[in-house]
Amino acid sequence: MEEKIWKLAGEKFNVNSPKQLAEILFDKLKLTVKGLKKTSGGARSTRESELLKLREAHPVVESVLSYRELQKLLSTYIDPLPKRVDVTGRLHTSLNQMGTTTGRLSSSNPNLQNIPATEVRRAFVASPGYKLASFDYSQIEMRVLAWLSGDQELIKIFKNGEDIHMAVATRVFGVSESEVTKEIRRRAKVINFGVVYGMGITSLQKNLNSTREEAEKFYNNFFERFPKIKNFFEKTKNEARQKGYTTTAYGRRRYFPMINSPLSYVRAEAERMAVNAPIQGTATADIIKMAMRDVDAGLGENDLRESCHLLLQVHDELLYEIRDDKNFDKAVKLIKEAMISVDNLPVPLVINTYTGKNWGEMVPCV
DNA sequence: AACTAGGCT
DNA sequence: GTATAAGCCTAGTTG
Repeated sequence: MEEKIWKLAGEKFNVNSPKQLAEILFDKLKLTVKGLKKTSGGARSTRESELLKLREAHPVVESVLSYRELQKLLSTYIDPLPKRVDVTGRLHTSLNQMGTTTGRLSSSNPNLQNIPATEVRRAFVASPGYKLASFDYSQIEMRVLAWLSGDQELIKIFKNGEDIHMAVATRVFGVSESEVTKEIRRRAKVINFGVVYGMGITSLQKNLNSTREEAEKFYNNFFERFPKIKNFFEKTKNEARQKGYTTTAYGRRRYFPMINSPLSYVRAEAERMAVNAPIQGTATADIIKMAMRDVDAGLGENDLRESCHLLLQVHDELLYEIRDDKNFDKAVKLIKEAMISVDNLPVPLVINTYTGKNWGEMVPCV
């Protein structure tokens, strides 16, 4: 698989070794471009983001990128997973209840929460007579942020059933809806994700590929248009500083021992974790777990446990296997209703539903 | 066991 | 002087 790389590099070496690859790229081939990053350990990084900058510099780079992609799929999924299928044809994971700081589940041995959204998913097939159905909460972290902050503008957007990325685009970039191109919407999406993670101006600049001034403007626009979000972040950080912990909407705590560190960057890191934890925890721990509880109860009351099996939870998504008979639509509706009705929030919860014979070819389902 | 890299929400 | 976007798990290399 790596012959092409050796040929272009002019010698054999272990492509899986970042150290050896760095020697080939930077010492032997003398590839350079400004702004190349070091690893956390100080070595010259060969990670994808850096190789992308060297794409034009030498044809071997493109080959390494392709190799890396295939090697990842092969060594992490395609080779090991089939070996773990048991005699019943099923692949079992461990869902760890104490695996995360925010209350999320984690999955291990093997991890089924990071199966690539590619061809690999086609290998996960429903039992004969059944179909797969996935239910994911649409934009749940932004909805939770609207709730926790009480920001009226953000609440209104969700109440009106608007497209959140579109809505943020018009407000942050100061354009009308008809002027929002794919690219502008994509940039708004970057901002929305960033806000939930406590992103600062520097990261925003990098991710939007913009100037410092532009990034600063967008950042300020966002918090001016959604002022209560800024309040919420300040309130949450103060709480973390005073009490040492934050809580989710349903009382789940996370402690931040470094929140009062004298080192500004250590403090900043703790502050980002402190503002993210209530959002991530409320959405992808509290709410989804209550949904799992309520869906199961609803299936029990309707004698649907035989025809509906929960296969997997992926943070904001539940994957079920549902018998493909006259009760299929009823079951889908019940699951969706239970997920929506977990609690009565100031913003609606919305579920995207998809069904299919396998996990890789799911089509939207009303 | 540490480090690097990369898959997911 | 240090980093700059949250939370995970796994594979391969290195020493």
